[in-house]
Amino acid sequence: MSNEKYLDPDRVARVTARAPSNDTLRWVADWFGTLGDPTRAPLLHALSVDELCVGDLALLLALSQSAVSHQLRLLRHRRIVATRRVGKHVYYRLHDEHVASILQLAIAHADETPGHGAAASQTTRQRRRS
Amino acid sequence: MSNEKYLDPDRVARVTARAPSNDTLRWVADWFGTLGDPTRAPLLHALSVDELCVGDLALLLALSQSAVSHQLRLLRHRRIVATRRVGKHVYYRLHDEHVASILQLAIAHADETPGHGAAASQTTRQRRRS
DNA sequence: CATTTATATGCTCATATGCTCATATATTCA
DNA sequence: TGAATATATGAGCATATGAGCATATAAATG
Repeated sequence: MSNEKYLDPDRVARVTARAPSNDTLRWVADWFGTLGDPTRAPLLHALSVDELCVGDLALLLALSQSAVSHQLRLLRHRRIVATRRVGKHVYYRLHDEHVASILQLAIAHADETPGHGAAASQTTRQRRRS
Repeated sequence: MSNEKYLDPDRVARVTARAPSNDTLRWVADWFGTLGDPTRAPLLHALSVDELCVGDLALLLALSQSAVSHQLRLLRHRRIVATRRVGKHVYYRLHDEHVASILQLAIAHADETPGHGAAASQTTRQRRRS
């Protein structure tokens, strides 16, 4: 008897009414996905403090020059970072303050979230006293 | 650590001084990665408006029941959503307000960022005359 | 110019991840 | 209990993606 209708048409209607466009949601997903990488998150946090050149980034993050450069290209293409050339060096900085502020917010949330590696993720298993 | 010197030791020092723990950054990356998926972002936005059961989510997002359920399991394990059982149905809701507020921020950012399909989203409607 | 140093990039592989299919579990109802 | 409905889950497959290697470009320097 029930056609293919929703169980809670009212709720669904509210959700639909407030739904951003598909394009916007896709863009947001892509943007989060860009921040949500174990290599890029530290990299972006570093750049949120100060601009750095590629070599220093590689040393600081203990990554190969190639790996850093590849990630930076990604971030460049998504307009998340911007560059400034000084001689042989290229300084990278955040393109705007959005990333910095959202990172700040997320880190605050992390700090107030109990169990940073307990049940949060299956891949995060490293807890030690310091 | 031999003296592989940085080009800008001062900048690097500032960055290092303000760097969150590796655990925190890993957690943040993982968390962003969870939001940053073309399936999960719309799903989470929907739940940020109201709780919904699995079937309605599948219909609303035009996904298979299985796909939705798999994603919900992921979100459950990361404690991003919580559940409530009502008879045969299981209602999913956001576990806390963090996701909702960050999604809100990101959507605002998207709306003011030129260069994605700037189709007007419904959440932009408050932009009349200001 | 040739060389050295800093960065960028094409190719490739190994891995991760999301989806589908089939099936299992849970709950209601006859 | 057995059928029907809603959700969950395991396995397998197809695709996406990060990183290494080799090499290319760009700029300073001799």
